[in-house]
Amino acid sequence: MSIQTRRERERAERERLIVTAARELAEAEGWEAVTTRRLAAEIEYSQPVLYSHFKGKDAIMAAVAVEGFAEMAEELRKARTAAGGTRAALAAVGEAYTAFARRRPALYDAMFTHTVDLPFATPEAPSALHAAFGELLRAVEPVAADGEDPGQLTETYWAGLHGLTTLMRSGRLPEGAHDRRLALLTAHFTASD
Amino acid sequence: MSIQTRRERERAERERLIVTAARELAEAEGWEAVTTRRLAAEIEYSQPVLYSHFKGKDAIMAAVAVEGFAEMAEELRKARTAAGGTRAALAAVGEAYTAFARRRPALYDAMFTHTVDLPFATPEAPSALHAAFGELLRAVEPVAADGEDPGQLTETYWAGLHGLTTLMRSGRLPEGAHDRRLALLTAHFTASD
DNA sequence: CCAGAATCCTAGCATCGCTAGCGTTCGTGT
DNA sequence: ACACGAACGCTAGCGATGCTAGGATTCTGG
Repeated sequence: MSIQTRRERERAERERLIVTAARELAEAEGWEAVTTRRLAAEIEYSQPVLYSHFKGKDAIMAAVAVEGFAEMAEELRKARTAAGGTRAALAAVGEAYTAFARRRPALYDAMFTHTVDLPFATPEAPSALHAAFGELLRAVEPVAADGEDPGQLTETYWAGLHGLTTLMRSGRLPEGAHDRRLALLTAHFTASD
Repeated sequence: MSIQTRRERERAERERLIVTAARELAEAEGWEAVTTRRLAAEIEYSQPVLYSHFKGKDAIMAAVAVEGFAEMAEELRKARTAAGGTRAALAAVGEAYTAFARRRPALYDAMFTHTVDLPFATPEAPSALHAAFGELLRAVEPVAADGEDPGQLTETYWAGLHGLTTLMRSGRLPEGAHDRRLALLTAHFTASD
């Protein structure tokens, strides 16, 4: 039994090694540099080993994405609880969201643009994902007007944040005015009440 | 001289053939089906011909994207001018934008997610691109509050629309409540003043 | 100590975007 | 009218991708 557990532990460690290496490589050189050959070399195993842990490259990206959701949830929570007042909290969360996306672009891509292997708007979604959305929800909820569904309002605000980050990252929006645009978005979600 | 012009005309026709074939293939089977081999077979020429017209696959996608901008601008214009009142106009434009994205997903991807070959927020950007943004601008401008930069406000509203479409398209947002979310977004941009 | 199972690697497949180099066809000048 | 030169478009191939089949090697259990 002990041997069995040791093997399982080693397997789990190697799986973490894969995910960590994939993430570090992606953050250092972008996801286009994360090839199965390169990743295999990085963990000092051969390519097929990757496929004994994950169904394919997408599944590896999904694992990295889950890590990202957990970290984002944590950062959003800190920003929200550190702020006084509901408007300040929403602004702080929006700021934290876009800051996360700009600081960890590869992680953000894995979470929100690339992979689709993960279930999202269902109970089967990873708990880290629910946690991240929950932080947004808690910041948006207090500013929802009567008759507005807080969940839908959160989704809409989230879409605004997501649009700002992706359009800016792809060069569609100039970087300079980002803070102004973010302030406009937040203002228009707190103005109604 | 006549011979020269005939050749140029034929070249231009073949270039349009390439762009049209690429677009149709993408709209029918998605951009992942648009390989250079497949596209070459479709236009009944060999692969290298593509590279005598375009620098690479990205440039072909960029050409398709420009077509898309022109059509989107037209649809936004129709929606805006057909609506009475400023709030109705903004709602109509938002509706038209997301409807376009849902009806022509491959085109939308070429315009807003895939290619980066095109200049965007500069005067060098294709005129069709300015036209499309201009339609959004004309719809947003009237609802801008004092002290709000209309251009930045338009960019922010645009980001909201873009976020809604991409998150929905990738399965991150449930399709069902799309209309509600769109209504929320528009409402929060018309509520002020 | 040996049979059987688990594990991991070498080698390869099909496909991708893209390019070098060669024939062939066409327009031009004598 | 004819040979020459220059475009033109094709065949063939390169390097790299994600992924997999098959065998060699190691380890486990009787």
